Amino acid sequence: MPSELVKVTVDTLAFAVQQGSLEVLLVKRKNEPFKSLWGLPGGFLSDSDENLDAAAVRELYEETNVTNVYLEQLYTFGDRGRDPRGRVITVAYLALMRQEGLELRASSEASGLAWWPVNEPPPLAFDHDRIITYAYQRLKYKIEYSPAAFALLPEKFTLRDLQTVYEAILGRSVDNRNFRKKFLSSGVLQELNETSQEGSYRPARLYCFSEQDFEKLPDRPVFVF
Amino acid sequence: MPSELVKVTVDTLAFAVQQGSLEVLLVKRKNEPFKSLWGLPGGFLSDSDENLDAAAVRELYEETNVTNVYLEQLYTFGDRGRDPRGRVITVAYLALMRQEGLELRASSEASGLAWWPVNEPPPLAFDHDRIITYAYQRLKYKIEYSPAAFALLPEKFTLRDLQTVYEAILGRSVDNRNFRKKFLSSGVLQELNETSQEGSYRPARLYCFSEQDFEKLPDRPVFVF
DNA sequence: GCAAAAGTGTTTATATTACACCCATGA
DNA sequence: TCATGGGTGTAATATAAACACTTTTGC
Repeated sequence: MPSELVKVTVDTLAFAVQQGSLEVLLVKRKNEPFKSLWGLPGGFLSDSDENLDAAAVRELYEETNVTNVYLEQLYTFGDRGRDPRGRVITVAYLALMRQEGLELRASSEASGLAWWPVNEPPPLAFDHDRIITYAYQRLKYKIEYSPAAFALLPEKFTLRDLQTVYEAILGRSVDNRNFRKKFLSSGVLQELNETSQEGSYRPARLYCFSEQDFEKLPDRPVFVF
Repeated sequence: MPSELVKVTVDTLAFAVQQGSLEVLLVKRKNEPFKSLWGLPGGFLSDSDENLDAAAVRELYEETNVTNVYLEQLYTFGDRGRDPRGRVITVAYLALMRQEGLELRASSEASGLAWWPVNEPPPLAFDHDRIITYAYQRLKYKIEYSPAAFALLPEKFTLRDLQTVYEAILGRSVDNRNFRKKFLSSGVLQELNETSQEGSYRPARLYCFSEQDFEKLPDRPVFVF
C-alpha cells in the first residue's frame, strides 16, 4: 500500500506575548536535515499517542518541557518535498501560553531553545516559515471570536494587559476607551476586588475571564477592534 | 521509528444543495471494515500525490468520478481506534459543487454512491458521522465570510437561488428584503441583462459572482443573516 | 383575472467610530 | 507637586432588524 511510505509528525506553534511583542518558541536543530537551523518543536506521531492532540502535548513537553497550555489543531501540511527524508506530513498545532513561570529545557536533539519575535524569525528548517505565517494569520482571526487571548494572560490581569495582547497580535494600537467599553460590556470579564501595583502611579483593577459568560455570547466575532 | 505504522487517508465531504436541502455525497462500502455501511469518498495518500490537495482531488475522482470542484482542507482526525485496521489518520477536505451536470460513477470498491441529506445520513463507517457534523458546522461559518456559497451555484443564478443556498445551509429562513439588500450592496454580484424563466410567473434577474469585487471586502463576516 | 414568485423602502434599534481630559498613586 | 499610567463619556455615523405590499409573467 503506497501510504506505508508516509510518515506523520506533529509540530507546535507556541505563542506568547512578551513586553508587547508576539513571540514564537523555536528549537535549534542539532542534527540533519537542516542542522543548525531553527524549527518548530515537534516530532513523529507515535502509536502510543491516544490521539493527535495527545501527540502534540507529548512532543511539546519532550522538546521544550512546556506543559499544561492551551492547544488546538491548526492545519496539516503535506507537500511532496517539504522534508528531504521522504514523504512526511505534519499536523500543526497552535499553543498559547505565558513565558513567565515556564522552565524551558531543550531535548538532547536540540542545541537551543528560544523565543523569537514572530515578525523576525531566524532562518528556518523545512517549510516552517510558511507554517508560522499561516498560524499567525489564524491567531489574528481567532482573537476576534474566541477567548484565545486569555490563554496568553495570567488568571488575573488588568485591562491594559489584555489590550497589550490584542495590540501585539493585531500589530497595531487600538483606542483604549473603545477597547475597554467593548470588553466590559461583553460580560466575559469578572471584576475582582484587587488591584495591581506596578510602579509609582495609579494601581490598575484586576479582572478574570469568565468562561461561563463567554458561552452565552453569539458564536460570531465579538472582540473586533 | 514508531510512525512507520501510521497510515494516512484523505476523505472528502462533498456538499451540494438540491431542492433546498443540503446533501452530502456518500459511498456504500463493498468491503470490510464496515462492509455495507456508508462512508466518505476517500482513500490512502499516495507517494505520487504532489500534495494533500492533489490527493483529495484524485481520490474524489477515483471514487465518484467528480472533478473540477471547489476543495479545501478542513481538519485532520487521528484518534487511536478510529480505524480497526490500525493507526490511520485522515485529512478531511470540504468540496462544494452542484449535482446538476455531474456524472457520478462509483469505483469497483463501492456498491453504491448517493447524495444524502446532511441531517439524515445513513449508518456510517468509522468516525464519519463526527466528521460530517464537524464539516457542516464549518460550512455554516464559512458562508458568512467567504464566497463559498457561489461554489454551490451555477455561474448564472437568481437572488432566490442564492437565498435558497443560504437557507439550506443555515437551516432556517431569512428575510428576503434584507438578504437582497445586503448582497446587492456588498458589490460582489454582477447584474446580467438576462432573466430566468422558470414557470408561468415573473422571470427573475440573473446575476454572477465577481471574485474581483469580493477581494475588496474586509476580511471579516459580511454575509451574515 | 388569477396564481405564483419577483421585487421593493422605511423606520427603529443597535453597534461602531472618533475623539481628550481628569484621576489616583508613590516618590 | 510631579510624573506615570489608569480610567472615563458623548456625539455622529453606520449597520442590522423588523415588517407588507406591488409587479410581472403565463395561462
